[in-house]
Amino acid sequence: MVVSHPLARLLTDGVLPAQCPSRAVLDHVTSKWGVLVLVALSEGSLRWGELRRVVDGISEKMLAQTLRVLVADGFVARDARPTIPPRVDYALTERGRELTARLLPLMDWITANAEAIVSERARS
Amino acid sequence: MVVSHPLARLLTDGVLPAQCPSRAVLDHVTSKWGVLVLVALSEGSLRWGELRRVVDGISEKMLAQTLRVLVADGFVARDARPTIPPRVDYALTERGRELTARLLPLMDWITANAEAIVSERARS
DNA sequence: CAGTATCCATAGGGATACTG
DNA sequence: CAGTATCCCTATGGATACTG
Repeated sequence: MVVSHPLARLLTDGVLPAQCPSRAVLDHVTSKWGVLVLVALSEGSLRWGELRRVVDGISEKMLAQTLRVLVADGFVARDARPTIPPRVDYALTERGRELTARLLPLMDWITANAEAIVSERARS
Repeated sequence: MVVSHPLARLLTDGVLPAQCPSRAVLDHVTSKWGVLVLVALSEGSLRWGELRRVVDGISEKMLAQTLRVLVADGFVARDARPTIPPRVDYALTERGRELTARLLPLMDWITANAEAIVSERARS
């Protein structure tokens, strides 16, 4: 059986060997806050304070940490204006848009089905 | 401006309010091992021992815990045959296949781009 | 084979206070 | 406004040993 799918080798090689780069990137993208920040930025750039409010429940520490990783991975661009008071905008890069294009369908499905999943879960 | 996207309300309402069910399901799906187990099962059912080998680096404890959550959420079906030695198969449910259909494009993109992302990261 | 039980370490992450 | 710095706690998760 020949499978053309890029992940077809998973059954023989294992799912993303622990040391390969994909694991690191995957961990960043699927980190607790990474997904939410990416989704938040998917409709346009946001300032630090806006991100804090939009991503409900995130602490300053986690926002800073998450943004640093996403910027380092090239998903998010940081635009700091040296004004007083300071103004910093965060926006998706082209790479970030490619990523969220694949992330949003997943998020849509989850939000659409979460209620059914959770209520059904309570029954069991 | 009218946005038809299901997530369009994010900017006004925040990204998935902390207490909503979506957050819980999202955490399960994007948990460190959840994604990898789902991807591993995306090409067919696997036994416990096969999963352990295929999902590189997972401990027995985490495999058990991850499977319990995925089964409870209805993404994975557990089929235990009362034979000696015991044989237990895990497979995606219909809901699980709906989910992985959205997960695989994301994983493909990540595996395809991870190397570039990580090497570029080292430069900075 | 397919798990459970137990112990233990560490890092994820919250709260608060402070700064350019 | 946009962050650091610090303290501190608990949940995540690894290693090992055991069981039906």
